[in-house]
Amino acid sequence: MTEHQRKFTAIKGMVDVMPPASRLWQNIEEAARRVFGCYGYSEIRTPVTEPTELFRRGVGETTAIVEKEMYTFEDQGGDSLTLRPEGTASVVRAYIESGAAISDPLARYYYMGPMFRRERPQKGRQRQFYQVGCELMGVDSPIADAEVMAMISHFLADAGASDIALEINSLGCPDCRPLFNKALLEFLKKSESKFCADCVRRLERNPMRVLDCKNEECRALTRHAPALPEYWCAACREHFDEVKRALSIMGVEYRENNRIVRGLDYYMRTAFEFTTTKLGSQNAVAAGGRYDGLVKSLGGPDVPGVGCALGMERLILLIEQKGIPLPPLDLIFFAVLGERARYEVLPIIQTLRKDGVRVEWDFAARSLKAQMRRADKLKAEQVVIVGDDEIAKCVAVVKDMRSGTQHEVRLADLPQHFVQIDI
RNA sequence: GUGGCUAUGGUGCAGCGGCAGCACAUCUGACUGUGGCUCAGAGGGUCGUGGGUUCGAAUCCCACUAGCCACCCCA
Repeated sequence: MTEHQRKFTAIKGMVDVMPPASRLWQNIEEAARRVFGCYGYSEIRTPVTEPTELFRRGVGETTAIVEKEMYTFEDQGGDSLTLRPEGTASVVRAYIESGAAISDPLARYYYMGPMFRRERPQKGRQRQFYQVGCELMGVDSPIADAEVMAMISHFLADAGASDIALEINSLGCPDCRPLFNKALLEFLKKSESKFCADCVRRLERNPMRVLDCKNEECRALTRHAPALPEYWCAACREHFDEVKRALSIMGVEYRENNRIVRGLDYYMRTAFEFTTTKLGSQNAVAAGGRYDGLVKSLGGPDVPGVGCALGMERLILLIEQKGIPLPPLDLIFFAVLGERARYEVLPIIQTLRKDGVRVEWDFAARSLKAQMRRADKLKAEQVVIVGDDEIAKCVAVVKDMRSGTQHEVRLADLPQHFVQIDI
């Protein structure tokens, strides 16, 4: 195959959302806007690229994302830019840059859009993937953490997802987490040689990850590892208790899982995951937590924050698995016969569309049979048939596709006829 | 980055040394302007790419590429 006739394909791990799936996406986006709006959130739209340094500092130098998954490039001016691998760093940057962090620190933002991570693609994991996320800034109350979880849970239910469980944990704070890490590391070192190769590596990098290993032997070895809750400081313990209390009061079901870990450095205290068993190995549909030090570390005032991000593709997979068909759209199909009729009908179609009626027709002057077949395939509710006979009488034949009955309507009355029916 | 599986019309698959098929989809038609069901017909593939074995390769062998799934990581 020559370069000239080469067939282009989407870049590995980047996929097209084609109709009719795109409608499901629209519905979910709409649900997100509606639900988040009810909780006082406003949309924020940030650029998809940021200075590389923002993510290095925001996400964490030693995270897998920053170490080997970012799409980083130098632009023509010699600046190092990166396609955003997650949303929080950008939102926090904008929050600081706009001055909101100082003038209006209590802020609720939601966002949706593509994120980029260069991983090996598999089910529920792509290189360009779509996240819906929310950030609640300026509140350290544990009720805020619970409210975020309640909102996500509400949204997931509204979007039609089921079989999702909420798991929560507290990662401690800069005061108490180091103590736990130290104790854990000491414990793990004792049997270092018995762990799997991955865990030996984790042991150095992020000891808490070892607790997360799926390997049975590793799990057995860590069964009596130091427990995170034993190391929480009084403030962290109290905060977490309040989160749980608020969740219960709001009627949000959860399960405490002290082995939940976060892959991004900025999380502290509350960490949570909405997980499912229906997506293969990619079990997290949404995840988030509290990141009180982040705003300050990105150059802003010392303002706390909580947030959550949700994987659109995973949510869609979950909803698609349930196989709920989308209801057909209200559609009117014009079947037109003959050149004269085509031009007579054109302004009528235009008027209807301007009135908000969904109208389809066949550009090619095909047989009535072919046009009817097309109308049926598109699941048109009604078909308007206009040929020379009708033009002569200044009428159209309106056929109801469900009942199969049809009657004549004057051409001049068509706009009114359909607008009344549809709206 | 590592492993396993796969690659044949638009889609889903069969064929596993001897003329490239089926289903769905598409298009046309079934007493001339009426869909779904049925029936008849048509178009559409150098069998992922390159090499090798063979009289002969979609089929066997090798390499490459791509996709999927899993590890890893995460949403």
